[in-house]
Amino acid sequence: MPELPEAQTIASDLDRALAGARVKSTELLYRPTLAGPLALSDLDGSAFEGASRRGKCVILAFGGGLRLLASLRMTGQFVFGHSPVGAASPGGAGAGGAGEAEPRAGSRGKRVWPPHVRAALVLEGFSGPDGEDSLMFRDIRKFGRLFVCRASEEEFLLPASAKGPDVTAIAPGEFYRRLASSKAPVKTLLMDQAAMAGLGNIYATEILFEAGISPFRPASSIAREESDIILKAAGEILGEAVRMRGSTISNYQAPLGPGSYQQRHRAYGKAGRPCPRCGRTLEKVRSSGRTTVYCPNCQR
DNA sequence: TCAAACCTGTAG
DNA sequence: CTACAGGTTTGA
Repeated sequence: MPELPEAQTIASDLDRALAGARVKSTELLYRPTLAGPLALSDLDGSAFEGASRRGKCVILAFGGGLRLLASLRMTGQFVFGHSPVGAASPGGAGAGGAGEAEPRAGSRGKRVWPPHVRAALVLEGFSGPDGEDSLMFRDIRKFGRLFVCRASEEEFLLPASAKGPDVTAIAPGEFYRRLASSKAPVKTLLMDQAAMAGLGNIYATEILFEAGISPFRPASSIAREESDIILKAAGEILGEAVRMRGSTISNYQAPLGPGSYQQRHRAYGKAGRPCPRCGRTLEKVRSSGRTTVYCPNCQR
């Protein structure tokens, strides 16, 4: 579940690895993945100019003022791969499914994209760590969305995951004002991408644990002093997570390797285990589809 | 402000 | 087989 540190890692990896690359052709294997105003093939022939991040959104810049915005949602990921060669498999969309095994030498030359690949950019002027020629967008649950647009349209098209100011760039006073103006639970506000972009369940859970603040407190009940503590925890946790290339859980993967911040998780995924601060059992509460883990003793 | 829908792999 | 994971959109 890519959040800010994972999106940052992906953007940095792509920025470095794709320098000098140009799009030779594109493939869209699952139509709903593409949501923007332009076609994926509008990137054909464009030179890669850089990758960046806003909130949880990864942004690739191409020549001619073209942009590829990626909202990774739950399972979206960019990985390098080999474009299929030889006989193209017919059909493609529709029934789709029946994903065959990874193409391998000696499989009678009929290669296909690996399973769960929804879109791909075949590149020239690029060779991956293993000689790959393509950037694949793989997305098991099909929640992810790609937007191709002009740079001038970017602001309007940015997915919700990048609407608010970056949580790492928000000033303490502004952070406090945003909390003070909402009666929603503080954890809900931390994950509200319109209020501040970048946090999902994992890091919001960790930040509130570190700050010693109950996730259920109404945001408007947070004092200025507590607000500062939360923001400081956010800075420290996100900074360290970026240094460690994000958290590798479930099937998250960055183009140039996994992250290791999951080793630092103190609350997320630890329900039923003793609180690392006070030893009391961490509790799990589920509300409207979201699970939160917290220590009822030291988070007030 | 809240629930359902979108998805599929994994764990029970 | 059912429950669960969960960011975001959409509709009540």
